This record gives sequence, structure tokens and C-alpha cells, in this order.
Amino acid sequence: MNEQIYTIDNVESFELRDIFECGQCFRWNLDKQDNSYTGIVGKNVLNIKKEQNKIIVKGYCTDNIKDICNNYFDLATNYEKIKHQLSSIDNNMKLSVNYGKGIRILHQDVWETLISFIISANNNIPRIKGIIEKLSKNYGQEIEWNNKKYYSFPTASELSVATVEDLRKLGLGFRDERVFKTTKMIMDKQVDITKLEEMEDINELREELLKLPGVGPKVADCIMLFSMKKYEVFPIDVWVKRVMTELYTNEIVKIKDVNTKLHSNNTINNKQILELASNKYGKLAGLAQQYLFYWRREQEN
DNA sequence: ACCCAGGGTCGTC
DNA sequence: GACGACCCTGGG
Repeated sequence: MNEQIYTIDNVESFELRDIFECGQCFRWNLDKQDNSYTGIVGKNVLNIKKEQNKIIVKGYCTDNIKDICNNYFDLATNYEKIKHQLSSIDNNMKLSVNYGKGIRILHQDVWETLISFIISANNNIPRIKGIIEKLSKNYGQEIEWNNKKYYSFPTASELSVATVEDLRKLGLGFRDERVFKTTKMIMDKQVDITKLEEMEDINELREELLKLPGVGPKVADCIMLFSMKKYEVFPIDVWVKRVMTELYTNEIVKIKDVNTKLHSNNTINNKQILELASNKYGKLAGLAQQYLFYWRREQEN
């Protein structure tokens, strides 16, 4: 472990608040003193701040900080181009992209993302963050930097010592058994994480993820989007359903009148939303989803 | 004090 | 495929 610094100059589409508060990650915390964020990436602790058009990353790292950042922040992807394409689709997309113009989709660890989003089910963000911190503190490794203690997210092996009762005590609620069983299945390689990462086909990948307890369609799509760079998936949660219903019910009903018979309750369902998203956003659906989600959720406060 | 919703999933009908 | 239950917490 050693302290390293990495400065990124003239970076486009990189706002700390947009990246860390848009709902894709749970382990980054704002320091209100200097507006920096600190988080844990693997076994590394990173502190990151923005000054003018410069990103300054300080890290206490086992690996090379430049490699970590290039990979984790997906610096090779051109967001200016993506935002331009999305903005030209319609005015709603233009507004939401403009709102979240500093968003980048992170390339997070698959295992950590898997467990984090199982925990996210029917849960609120403060509680999700709290549970993940407790898991890390109890089962991860301690990292001390500048007289502060941080904890890596536990590996499957580290987490596998926890019983269902242990997990319940940490406040996971009914998700305890799902996390326990999924951990066991990963340990036994009933689902092989390293193979998942090599899979190209979205549908095969989803099918594999759905074998894991606690992973349904929404969680599977979040894992693919936030840890595997599968930008064409479109996770539908309450917020996305809300915003899509508000914006596009008329459009969906119009398609329905022509092609299918009307649904009894006359409300749109997930299948219809997915079809619309695929037609409208194509391969960029996941990115569109993230801008829409962030835009809609933030206008609530 | 009570009620409700929260980045859903699962079992049952 | 629809519907209710599910553990727990913060906010009204």
C-alpha cells in the first residue's frame, strides 16, 4: 500500500455529484469541508476532487492509481458523443441529459454490485448504504489511511462465514437469505463470476444472473449496466416507471391501439416500457435510463 | 402515534 | 400474469 496522486486534465463529462449521487454506487461519501468524495474501490481508498477543469485523485492504493481510475471511471468512453446522440432523440432526453451532464457510468466490481443490488430491493438509499457499510466493517478488510479507518467490500469468501442470523442482525431484513444463498452459489461456482464477465450476449447473461436468489429482472439489469458496461439494458424501478409513465403514456397507448388490444386497466406495463425504450434509445438505453432516473428523482426534493 | 414508501423478488393463485 | 407478503427505517 502506498499513497499516490493522479491528475486528469481537461476532462469532459465528469461531475463528482452527478457520478456519485446518480444512484449507481453506494460507497462514496461527500466531505462538505472541501467538496471532495472518498470511496473504496477494491482494496484501494480514493479521495477525489475537482478544481476548475481538473480532477485530482489521491489514493491509498495497492495497484497503480492511473490504471484504477481509467478502468473504474471508464475514461476511454466518449460521453460528449453519447450525450449528443441522446439529446437529439427528443426534448425530454435533452432536458435530462442537460441536468445530469456530468454523469459517467462506473465500471464497478461485479460481485460487489451483485450483492449491493440484492440489498437494494424494496429498500431506501440511506438504509442500503448503511447495510453495505456494516457488511464491509464486519467482513471486509480494514484499511487505515490518514488516521481514518476504511473497509473493503468483503469478497465472496469473506462473506461466506456469515450465517443467515448474522446477516439478519446487521439489518438486512428479508434479504438475509437471498444474500446468503447467492454467496454460497458464487462460492460453489454454480454461477461463475469470471465467466459472466466474458459473456457478450445480454440475454444469456441475464438468464445466468436470474439463477441467483434475490436477482430479478431489475437487479440483473443494474448489475449488467453498472459493472459490465452493458449500455443497452434498461433497468425499470419505481422512478423509471414513474418518469416513463408521465412522459410517454400517450405514445405507448397510441402504439397499442394500432398493434394490440388495450390492456384492461389501461396503464402501461414494463414490457411496453422496454419496447419503447428499445425503439427510442437503442443501444444507449441504459445511459438514457440513468439520465432519466437522476433527473426525475432529484426533482422530488 | 400511526402510516407509508423505499432502485423488487418470490411464492401462490 | 396478477397480487400480497416480506424486514426495517426515515419522513410525513
